Amino acid sequence: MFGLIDCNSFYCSCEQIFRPDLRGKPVVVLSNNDGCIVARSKEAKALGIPDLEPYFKLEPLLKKHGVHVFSSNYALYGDISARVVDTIRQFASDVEVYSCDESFVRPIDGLFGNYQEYGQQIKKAIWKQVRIPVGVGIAQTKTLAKLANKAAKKIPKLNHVCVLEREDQREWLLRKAATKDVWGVGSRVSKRLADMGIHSAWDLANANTKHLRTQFNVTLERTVEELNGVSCLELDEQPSPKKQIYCTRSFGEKQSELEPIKQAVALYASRAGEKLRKQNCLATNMLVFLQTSPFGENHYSKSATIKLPYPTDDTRVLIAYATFAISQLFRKGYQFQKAGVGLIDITDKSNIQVDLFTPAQSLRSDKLMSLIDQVNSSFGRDTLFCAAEGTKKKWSMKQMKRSPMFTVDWSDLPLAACT
DNA sequence: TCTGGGGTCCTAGGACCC
DNA sequence: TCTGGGGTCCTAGGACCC
Repeated sequence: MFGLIDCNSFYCSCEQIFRPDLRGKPVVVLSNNDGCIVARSKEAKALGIPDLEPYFKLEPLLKKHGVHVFSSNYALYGDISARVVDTIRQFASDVEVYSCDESFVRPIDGLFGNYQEYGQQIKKAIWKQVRIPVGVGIAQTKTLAKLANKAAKKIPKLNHVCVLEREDQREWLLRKAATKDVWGVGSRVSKRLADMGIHSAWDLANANTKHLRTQFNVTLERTVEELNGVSCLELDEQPSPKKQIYCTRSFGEKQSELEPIKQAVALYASRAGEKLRKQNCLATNMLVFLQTSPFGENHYSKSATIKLPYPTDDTRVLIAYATFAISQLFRKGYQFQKAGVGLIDITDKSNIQVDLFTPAQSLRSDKLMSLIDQVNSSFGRDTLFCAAEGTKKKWSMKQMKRSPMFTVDWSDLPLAACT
């Protein structure tokens, strides 16, 4: 069996920990740059506020209903997420942290008599220890656990825990669910399925897999197997290293000069390098892109892939190549909105093929990079950084309504009033 | 006054080479 | 005179996830 623990409206729930007065009230959290709404509390959803809509379009509606709005505070959410995972580990030895608000577990059989009680205990513990509400889904496969989790949140009588053990329970839920509710089936595929007469998850589970395979791909075939209780996706405690690593951001304000864009791209390259070193890998190719807003007129978007001089994770090399590339992509007379750096063709550091005739990354580079990472992990990100990233950062993102970093920064520690 | 997220993986199609 | 295969690299864009 697999369990999936998923935090309810995670970013909103994080904000509510420190603002208990906002519990039961409509709350939304915005994406980077205060661009879109990316999290809505139950009450905000009930007001009909859509997901991933631009904030400025919905501002009047939000004001009208007195919705509380927060900019995203990823440092805080990351810390709360780690606390939730710590609690989950008290209930399972095998945990896959799937995203910041979701973890798969292999439930320990008979720990609380039955799975229903097991789920309830986890839910209670996370609320008690972290003050985050969660839903729990337990079933034979990950895909079914995902679906059960959705049901746990939607159907009140389930009390936030949904267990699919018996055949009739599985059929009941699959008949209720649409194909687009199934993990791995997006809007595009669900539309094509509908044209084939496949509407519910139950229809999908009973479809001809061979036919689906020719029309779609292996992934969908696996999904069908999983819906039928045949486990194809294992619990991945150590997710495999990324094959591509990206860092892309919209600028706080549109940029028309090269210099600030170069600084931003230097920062993105450096962030991508941090991620690369974390998974002990080197990159041989880099992708850099620059674009104006796709919504405006006269849209300009260009990317370039560059071969690095040798497989590397050295921030200085990454920055040098990324800033060179961005200078080539840059054109005068445009209002640029976004840029990004991607590291592609990633190989494990331990099995790099060395070339007799070209230089490889030096030991000195390795030492310097690990020193920088250590310092930044002890004293805070950006304690040491490359000057190319700039110090003024006029292009950095807009966050008008960010809450304090309560549990992450000493100076933001909440105060308890004594009366 | 203006405003529209970020990350990963995959594939189609064009250009070029032998 | 006309026609032809196969591989690699690059770019753009689709699809899905949170």
